Amino acid sequence: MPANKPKFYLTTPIYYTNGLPHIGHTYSTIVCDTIRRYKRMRGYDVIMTTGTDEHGVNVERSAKKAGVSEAEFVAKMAAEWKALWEELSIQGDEFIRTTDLKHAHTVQWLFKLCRENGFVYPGHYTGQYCIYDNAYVDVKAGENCPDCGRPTETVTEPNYFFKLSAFQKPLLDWYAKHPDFIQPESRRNEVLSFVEGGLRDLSITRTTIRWGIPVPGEEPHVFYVWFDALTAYLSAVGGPNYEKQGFWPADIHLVGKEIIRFHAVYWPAFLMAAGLPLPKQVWAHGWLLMDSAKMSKSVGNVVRPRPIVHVLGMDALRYYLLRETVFGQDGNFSYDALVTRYNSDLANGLGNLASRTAAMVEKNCGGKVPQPGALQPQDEALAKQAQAAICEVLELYEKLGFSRALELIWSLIAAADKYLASEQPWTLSSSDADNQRRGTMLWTAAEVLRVATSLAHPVLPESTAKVWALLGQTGHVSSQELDALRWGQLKPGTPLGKSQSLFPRIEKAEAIERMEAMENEAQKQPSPVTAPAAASAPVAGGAAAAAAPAPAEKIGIEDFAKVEMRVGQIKTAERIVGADKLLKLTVDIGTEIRQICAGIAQFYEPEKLIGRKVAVVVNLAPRKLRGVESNGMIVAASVGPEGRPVLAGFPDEDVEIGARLK
RNA sequence: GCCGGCGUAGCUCAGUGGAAGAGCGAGGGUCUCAUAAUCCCUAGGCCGUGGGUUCGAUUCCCCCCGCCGGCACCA
Repeated sequence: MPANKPKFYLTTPIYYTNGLPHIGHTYSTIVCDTIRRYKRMRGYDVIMTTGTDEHGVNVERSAKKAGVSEAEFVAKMAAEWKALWEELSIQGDEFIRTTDLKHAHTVQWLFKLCRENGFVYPGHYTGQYCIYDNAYVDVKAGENCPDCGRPTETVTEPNYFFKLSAFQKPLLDWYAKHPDFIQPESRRNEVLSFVEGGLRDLSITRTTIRWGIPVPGEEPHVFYVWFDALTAYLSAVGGPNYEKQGFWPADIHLVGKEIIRFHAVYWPAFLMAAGLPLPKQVWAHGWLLMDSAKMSKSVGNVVRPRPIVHVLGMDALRYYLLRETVFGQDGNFSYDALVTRYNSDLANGLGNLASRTAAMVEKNCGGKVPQPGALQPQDEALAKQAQAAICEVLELYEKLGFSRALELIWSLIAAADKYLASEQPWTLSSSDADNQRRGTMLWTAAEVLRVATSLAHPVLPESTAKVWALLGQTGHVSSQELDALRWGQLKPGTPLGKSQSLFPRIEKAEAIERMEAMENEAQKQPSPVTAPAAASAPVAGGAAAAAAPAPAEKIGIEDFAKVEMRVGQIKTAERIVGADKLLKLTVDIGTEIRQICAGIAQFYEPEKLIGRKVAVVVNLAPRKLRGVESNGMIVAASVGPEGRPVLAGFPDEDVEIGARLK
């Protein structure tokens, strides 16, 4: 490898080990792998990092439940993730685990730099913490996590704060100077408005957690999960000695849109505080939705990659993910669309063109690439289209416009099919003139295949290698230099390789049935190290019950007695201007009429609530919400992932207003 | 409520100030080299509603309706 190759560094998220990979994680990783292969073919010295984020309370608990040590637990989880990527032929050049020693050193080093530069100070933090999301959430004690709907815990602890507030201006300046830093545009605007709204300092260490990287000389402090996890991108390429390897700063951090803030705000701020170079770009892609709902374990609509790869092959999955969705936007996943793409684009398109071309060369040209003769306008037209496609596809890949790039490659394939249909090489005789004309046609078709194969290789590594061999090309298609790719480089006389079916057609119903059966089977057998809290619920139609949230900590009756709940009757109800979720209620609780705000406006019509009897927490400290005083709390069940409120009530028997609930 | 985006053929979406597009699906036809593949034709969609600017708007501006995202908000 020449040392003067330009370097290119890209990363997938460092996945949290609270479960096994589903198709969403696979999507991120496949996109990265595609970029990596593409950049290699353009002559870059590329490193791609992926890995696992293994610290935190959740891991502590999951390990405990599984009856193993944390180290043992995360080792098994990391192995699972690694194994899947290997099955998908995704070789992350660096697989970083946040429990790696070199990573601990990097985190400690980064902290030291931030501290020496005056951006770290000691303080105390009290807040509600969601152990499932590994984040403090902005809710009151006893409330569920607004994101996942599961219980939160009250945590008070001394810790170190990072002076994020000091970086509002520097970050805004950076964004202004680097307009492409955050992609796509819509995410950039969101981050901008978030930062413009002011930044609060960030707690970056914990004393309540044992399973984490220790803060040197400050035990029992360990690093907060995001300070820890983000730094993995740096540890993977040398940590404190990053300059020696020359890969930092990263060219692209590829992330899901839900973690854009950590990557586009916190991470650059940490690096600025430490005086280190910032990554060049953070690219947030969309979600793969199932029936327009976010795929998540708690909803139970998870799709895993293995059944798909088993039935249709790895390339089919890669092709579908990159072709079906405009990169950056949300996309829909469905088995139906997947199989449709497979049959119409891969089997009938690329597979069939390869097959028919090879068969004709075999039959008419002795199995060798024929010599093209004099060109006719239709031959030249196809050549021109192919040459144009090379330029355009490369431009599109550069912008991560995978769906358009594939569309273009496939329109080239369609043009070759059309060319063959109109030229009809099979009708020609065995006269010299006809042989020559046929040779031109078949050479042209084969050359389209060669060009399309080279261009599609980053997306379809497995099958394009087969076409490459079929065309009798030497070397591996991955070693082709895309910058040197031109129409006309196919050498006549090259003997073809063995013909093989690339993408056998498959009956849609049968394919879907097989994939769903495998998926259901997999759901029934949770991984031995997967703790109940992280267990997957079944896909729609499955039989097993959805995973229950972990129970809250046990309390004594005296704790419960502190809460005074009484039956109240709603007297009036109205919406509050400027609040989507809030209703202003007046409630008769027997002794008095209280004004209470409740976050139920999206699910209850104010008029229909009047006269309704509800359970009210009456001894809660008053508080203003949207400028409206709220004196108490209406009790409601929180249902589903979106936390839809369902009012607790007394539908069957009448109760006296003011009666205490015990 | 604030900020931003979207609403185009059955489905997924592209697109432009000047005669409405692609892929898939559906209907009809064709060829036979090929993976019952290919290719050709057809489908008839007030380009969300109502205004405005313009010689002319799907494309520019405003209102409204619907959907989505971020923030605020859920005691």
